[in-house]
Amino acid sequence: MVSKTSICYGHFDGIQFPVIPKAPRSLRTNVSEKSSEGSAFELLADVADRLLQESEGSISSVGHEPKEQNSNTVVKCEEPEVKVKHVDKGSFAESESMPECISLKLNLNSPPKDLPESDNDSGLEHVCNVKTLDLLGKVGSNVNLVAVEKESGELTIRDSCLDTCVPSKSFSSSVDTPSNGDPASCLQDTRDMFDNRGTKLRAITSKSRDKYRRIRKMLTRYRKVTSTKDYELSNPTSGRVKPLYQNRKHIYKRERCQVDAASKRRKVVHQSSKNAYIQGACNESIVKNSNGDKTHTRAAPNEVKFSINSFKVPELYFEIPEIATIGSLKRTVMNALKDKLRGELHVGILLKGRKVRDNNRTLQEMGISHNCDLGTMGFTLETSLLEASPSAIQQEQPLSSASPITDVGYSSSSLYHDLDTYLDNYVDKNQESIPKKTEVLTQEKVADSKALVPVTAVTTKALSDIVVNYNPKKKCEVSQRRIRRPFSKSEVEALVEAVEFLGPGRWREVKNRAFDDADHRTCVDLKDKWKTLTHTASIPPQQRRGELVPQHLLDRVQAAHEYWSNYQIKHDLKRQCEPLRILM
DNA sequence: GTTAGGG
DNA sequence: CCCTAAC
Repeated sequence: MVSKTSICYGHFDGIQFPVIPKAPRSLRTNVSEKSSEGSAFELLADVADRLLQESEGSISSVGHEPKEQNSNTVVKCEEPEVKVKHVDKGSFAESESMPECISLKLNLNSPPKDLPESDNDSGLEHVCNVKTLDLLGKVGSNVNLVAVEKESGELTIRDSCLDTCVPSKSFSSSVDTPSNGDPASCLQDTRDMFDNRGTKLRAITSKSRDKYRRIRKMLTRYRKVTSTKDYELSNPTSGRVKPLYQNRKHIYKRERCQVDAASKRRKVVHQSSKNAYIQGACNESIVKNSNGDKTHTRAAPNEVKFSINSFKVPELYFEIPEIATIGSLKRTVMNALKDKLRGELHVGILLKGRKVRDNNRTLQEMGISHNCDLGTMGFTLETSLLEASPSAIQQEQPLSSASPITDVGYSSSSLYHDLDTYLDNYVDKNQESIPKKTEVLTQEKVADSKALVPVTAVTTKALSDIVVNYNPKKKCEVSQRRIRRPFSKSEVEALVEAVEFLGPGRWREVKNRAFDDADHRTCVDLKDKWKTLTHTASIPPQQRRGELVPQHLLDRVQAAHEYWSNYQIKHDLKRQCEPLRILM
């Protein structure tokens, strides 16, 4: 909100502060483009569903996973089609024998122009929305959770993550590796775990949500990383869990790379990281065969091959007692995933960091050809889950968030933002939908960082070992560059007025005075804007670019700049003279 | 946490 | 708008 007070300071005349509309929150915090982040979870959730169902009827198969299965399952969903291939990842490093797994491969065989159209630009989604069950019906249901430690706060689905097990007998491994080594007891443990009414579910409250927002906002500026534990969803059958990125930096870089590959200021981007997202381009695409080897397949001319190795899913945060078994932990994660998100899978297409919304454009038109570099392409998984919770979204719809829920193209930043939004909504709306046995932490607790509050009387340390971090800090860490929001004339005017009154350098006060309600304008933003304003004011109008700032405002900028510069000089002189006067 | 300044 | 050093 802009102050409406008139001022009279120095040689500046009284200025009526303009009233600017309540500014939308930053994309990082509250810009509410709905839809989106549920899909990966949804997929997993339904997988989990079936997993659980099967578990009820196949206890006897525990511990009898097939070790070798090489059949391929192909799931087609019109165009683009999603192919599911079995991939043998070798032998699992731990004492588990893993059946065959399946990897997801997206194969775009025809241009999107053939896709059905819709008013809301969601033609692609109609074909891309792989209903989880559709997929599962063909893929099978076995998904396993494998904890993988790495430095990044992300829960990722990579390679094996999207792998699902061949339909059939091998449910067993989903409850594999109990702490005592006995699969049967593990299963029992798991059930005990989920039957244990004593384990509290702490629903996230709206109150905590607010707190979380504040914290999140605060943390957006601090993207430092801490080592965390991530959980990789992998096929129980996949032999060796493909190593995740060893440190957070890689993840971070990869994220940034995926979202804004075209940005020159993305200084360090590991090519390998890039490839982790999309492998293969040109006429040759790298496809993993059933032996885990990479084979190069020849694509038909004018055919673009995509091989999606991984999708990122939102982070989870929960606690379980240290007495819980590994198997129950896995189940807990799976259930958390399951309950977390519902809805259809939407696929977003990113091209050079920008989401591609127009489903009617051809790949060719978009510059996607068989001989181009697909390294700047990315895919995102989204859901329409957020539609269910309009109330928490309604507020502060920014000018820039006009994209419909059904957008197919979607930037990762939006995705992550939506995760935030979703979680906010989730806090309010879905208190009942979380598995009762899982301690889903409130945002407040999340904010407590690593200091986890034990659900039961167990040590924090032990808990910290099994907590999947759902740390907003890390979400921010992967959050992308904020969307550009040019200052409006009224904002510029408010800034000028405030600086005229307060002087440059007191940006916190400027912020409080003129942009208190504009959460997306930080003191640094104001400082930066002032910098550009003074620069703009100092150059001839012909050299000015972008949205033109009214000359009268620039005049005021210049005047204020000069005034405060002189003021500074005078003060400095005064200060220099001060000791002299004392001495005299 | 805020500010300044380079990128 | 980002990043970071300095305070």
